[in-house]
Amino acid sequence: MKRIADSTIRRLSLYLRFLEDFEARGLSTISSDELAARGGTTSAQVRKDLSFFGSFGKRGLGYSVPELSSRLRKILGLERDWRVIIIGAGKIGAALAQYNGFSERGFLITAIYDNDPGKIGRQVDGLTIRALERLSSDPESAAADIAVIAVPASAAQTTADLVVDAGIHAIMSFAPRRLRVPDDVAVKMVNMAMELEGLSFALTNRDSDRESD
Amino acid sequence: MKRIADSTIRRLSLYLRFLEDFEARGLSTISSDELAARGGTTSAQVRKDLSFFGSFGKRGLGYSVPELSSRLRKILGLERDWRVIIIGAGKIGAALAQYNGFSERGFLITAIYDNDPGKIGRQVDGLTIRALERLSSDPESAAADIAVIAVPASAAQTTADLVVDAGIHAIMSFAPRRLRVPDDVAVKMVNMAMELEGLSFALTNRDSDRESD
DNA sequence: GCTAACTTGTGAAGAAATTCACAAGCCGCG
DNA sequence: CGCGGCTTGTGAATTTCTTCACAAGTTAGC
Repeated sequence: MKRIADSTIRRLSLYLRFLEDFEARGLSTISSDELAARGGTTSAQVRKDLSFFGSFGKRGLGYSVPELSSRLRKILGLERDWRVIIIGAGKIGAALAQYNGFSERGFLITAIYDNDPGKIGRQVDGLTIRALERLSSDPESAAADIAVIAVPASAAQTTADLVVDAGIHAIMSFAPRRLRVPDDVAVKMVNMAMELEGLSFALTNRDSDRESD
Repeated sequence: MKRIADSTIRRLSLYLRFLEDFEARGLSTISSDELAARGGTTSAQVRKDLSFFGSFGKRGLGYSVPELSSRLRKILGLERDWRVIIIGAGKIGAALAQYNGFSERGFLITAIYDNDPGKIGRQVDGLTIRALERLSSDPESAAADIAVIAVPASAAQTTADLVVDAGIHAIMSFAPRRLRVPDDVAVKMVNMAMELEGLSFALTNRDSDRESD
């Protein structure tokens, strides 16, 4: 299969949410134009995104809501549950463990790890914090699909190495660092402070634009 | 000024973190190549990113760490603090209010709002939850620079409208929705479930690649 | 002061993503 | 059954982003 752009996948994920809304409201068909309006893009973009995976619509009519939504779920691999472990039981890790929005979407948090002896053994939302050094020998991590890395930036790379050694092939990292991993391991970096800095730039730029007008 | 790509800004934000590391370690110069290696990009990309804003380096030598880092802070608008309000005191909103990583980077959380009468008046990390309908009349929101929207997706657009009416020009939204706002309002969408779906896609795709090998 | 070893800054080339534009197909109606 | 009104799917055109490649500038050593 031709390599699919990240931006395409992100949009598919978004379209799926709109379809779920439509499904809940009992609507049966939707056009690329309607999806585009909700997603802030163009109908051509929607059709192009879908075209990488097949042709799911009917000319003149649009897309069947339940069919397209089931197709997207299949494309995105959401027909099954995924087991997620969290590494780092600090503020971010603990907040994620308590957030139930993930399990609602099929991402089940099965374990949480830390390397601080003071934290090991404590409970976070029903999960016992485990010792990080046990990661590779733990049955929970052996069965895990995705690791969330929520450790200090300075420990991110060694943590990633542990995760890779444990046979996990997908990482969501909160550390603002490029993680070096083998090609067959997918990494997504998430960092809200960086997003805020993007807004800071936009605000600053807006002000200077006005001054120079 | 020529429009700068989002991806460029995100990288500048990342470079800045590396520079801060270097600064802390007392190093005085850095080359585009070293920045690139840490950021997972190329030296040409680093130089191009910087070139939109001026030329900060010395040929043959590289960049002065303190100077470049100060320049980037200025470009990103991080020489001042920003006042951030959070709207929605649910799991996400409350977690953000308690997280101190933002204030460390100059994003001060000054107020939190909700429209659930049962929540109004309660404390979250030293902040009293305020009534959402008071948003536009509140001095806190009038002085706010950035609004974080952490309400259910179905309420996101009306919340965004309130925020815009309150004169706020930057929004970070956790709702997987395109928000309709005037051109001079910057919006960043953050959604971890969508990132996880990206990983789900990568894992699914990896598996099917292997099957077909 | 000259040479060698580096590294920047930047047009030009190349790659990737988005938008255009239109043929082809579908539905409903008379 | 044929026509008019829609909407998809997709090559081609366009725009945007990244990489290449090299002249120009800097330092260090001798």
